[in-house]
Amino acid sequence: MATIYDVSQLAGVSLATVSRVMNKNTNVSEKTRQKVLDAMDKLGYRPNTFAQSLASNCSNSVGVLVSQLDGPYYGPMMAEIEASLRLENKHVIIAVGHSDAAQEKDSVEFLLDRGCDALILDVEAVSDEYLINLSKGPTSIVLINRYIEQINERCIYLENELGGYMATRHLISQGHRNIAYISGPAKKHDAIERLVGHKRALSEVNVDFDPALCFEGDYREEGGVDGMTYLLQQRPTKPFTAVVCANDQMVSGAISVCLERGMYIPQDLSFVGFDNIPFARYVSPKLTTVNNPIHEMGKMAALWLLKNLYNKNIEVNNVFMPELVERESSIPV
Amino acid sequence: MATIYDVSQLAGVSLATVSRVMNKNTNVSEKTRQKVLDAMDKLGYRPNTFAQSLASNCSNSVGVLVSQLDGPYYGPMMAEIEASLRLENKHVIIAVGHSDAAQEKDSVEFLLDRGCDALILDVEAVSDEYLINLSKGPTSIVLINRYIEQINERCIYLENELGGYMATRHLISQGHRNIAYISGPAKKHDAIERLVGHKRALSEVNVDFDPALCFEGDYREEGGVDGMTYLLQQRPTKPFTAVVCANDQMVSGAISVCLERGMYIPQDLSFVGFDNIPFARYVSPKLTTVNNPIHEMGKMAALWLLKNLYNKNIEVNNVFMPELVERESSIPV
DNA sequence: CTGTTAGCGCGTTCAC
DNA sequence: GTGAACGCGCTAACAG
Repeated sequence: MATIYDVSQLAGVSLATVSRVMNKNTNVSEKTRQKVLDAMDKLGYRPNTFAQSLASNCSNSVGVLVSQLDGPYYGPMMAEIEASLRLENKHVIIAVGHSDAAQEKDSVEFLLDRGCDALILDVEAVSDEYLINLSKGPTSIVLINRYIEQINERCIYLENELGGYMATRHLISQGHRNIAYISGPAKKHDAIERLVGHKRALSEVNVDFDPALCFEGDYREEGGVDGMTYLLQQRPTKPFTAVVCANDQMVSGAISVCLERGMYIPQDLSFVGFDNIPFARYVSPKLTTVNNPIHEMGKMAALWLLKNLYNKNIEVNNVFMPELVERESSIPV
Repeated sequence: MATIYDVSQLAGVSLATVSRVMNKNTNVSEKTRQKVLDAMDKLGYRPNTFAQSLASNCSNSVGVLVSQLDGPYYGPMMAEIEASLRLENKHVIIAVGHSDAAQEKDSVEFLLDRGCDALILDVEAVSDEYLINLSKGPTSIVLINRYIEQINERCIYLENELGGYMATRHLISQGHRNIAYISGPAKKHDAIERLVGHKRALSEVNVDFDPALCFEGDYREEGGVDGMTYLLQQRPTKPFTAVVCANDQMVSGAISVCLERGMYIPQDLSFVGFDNIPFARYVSPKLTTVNNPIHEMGKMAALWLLKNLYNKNIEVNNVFMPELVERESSIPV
């Protein structure tokens, strides 16, 4: 492997000059710049990134910490992050937190040790205080999917409360009043917010929130199955006509339970989901759901870093709006 | 940030000794080892990975190149790779190839430049020759989802041909003889192999493969939609009773077309998919499909590296077998 | 505009 | 068992 030294020899210049042309430093005459460039590709020279990082204290890498890698949620986000960063020759190191405080902290340490220039975090178990503290450290961080007032400019998030409101509001506009709810894990911020939105929509039409009609799921298909099984037990005494699930995967699980029992969807029961994952429009019935622009949020996190860390000139906005996508899983009572 | 020098000062030993205890070198007396350890955590010392990499020429990182990050396929794979490697304190750098030769090569270069100790590649556009050549280089590679004879010990793959055979064979055992096929992209190796398996099953019962009953999809829901739309046009003259799709996503798209036209599934048409993605068991009807242990293959790739590169003592096997998962989307004629 | 010279933090011979 | 010294490949003043 050729080194910068070899290049300097072949080009007949000093190490520093070679370094200058690599780093697009303007103070190099076009003539010597060409000599160096020629020498470089004659030698097939590739800079050693470790040496660069060691000397410059900049790794051109960003760590991305997500809760999980499987499921339909994080893939699109990661894809956009990778693509945006890659364009600027930054690379991404991934780590998984599993929604567990210890593992999340451990992953942060791990990424920090790896010398990441910055961290993109989608964490839920760790405390606000921890993150605020972390943000005061030398490595800048961006939060996806979480809002913390003290560091709000570092937060890229969806108005989950509004989304939850829209889901239930839609059912209400269709005449539903007895609406069950399968929520996400109570420890997840977005799950809490979506539920709050649901309650707000209910209270707007003076319907009391009934805890017996609310089940805490896990954001997975199984959670939908469990939730629906539970709700169906309640139904004889609490005849709800619609169910909103805090994400599409749970809708899918919930509907599968209904179909197995011979119910017709949406005739017997209306459903509204959340996230608008790709499957939502191919499943039967096609899911009415709330769109979550997760890929855009991933991209925005990457752009935020490019702007604030690598000084690119880019427009950034932090907050994203949910949108109702009306399809076939919900109908008027 | 404390350096190795600070530790050596506090412990009253030399730099070399500190380095020795870090690298578990045995030639250190227990007494001085303790002094060093104490000094380390007193200072909150963390080794600088760049300096380590530069000096040792080993980065403890592996590059993972996949075709795409979204969709239900690569998430589980990435998850297992990350988990297995992380346990050994290796980190993973991801890159995306988009099934395009230029981008795949570019990504390989990118990862190589990043000083990865090894590469895990799930590539399809790049030629066998390129990969064989790459395997001769200083950085070792593992291939997921692809078999190349000359470097077979580096290949972790599924018996796709057998899987394709099993899918169609299942339908045949149910009495179907006129079976349509929606394949994956012709440029993808696994798509080709699955189709070959399909043809083998057909020929076993002396049924001629009818090109008019075969559609090249894209492995996405849209491909299933397009494929089914096409096939339905053929049906008046070619009355097939079953469809096998080269993956579950396309089944989902295909079924949605049928349902929209008022057909009943599986009564009017049987379906068999491939991959057994999580959704397959929650969709209606529940998908009969061929299980693809993609997460195990991811894990195996990571273990292979641990064994062959980092000298861990691990059992490894390269080839995985598909398994038919019978559910509800296919019934006897 | 270009060259010289220190480091960056750590691994690794060598002596002792 | 331990320490001194050099080198990994590159960046960043500083000097000219």
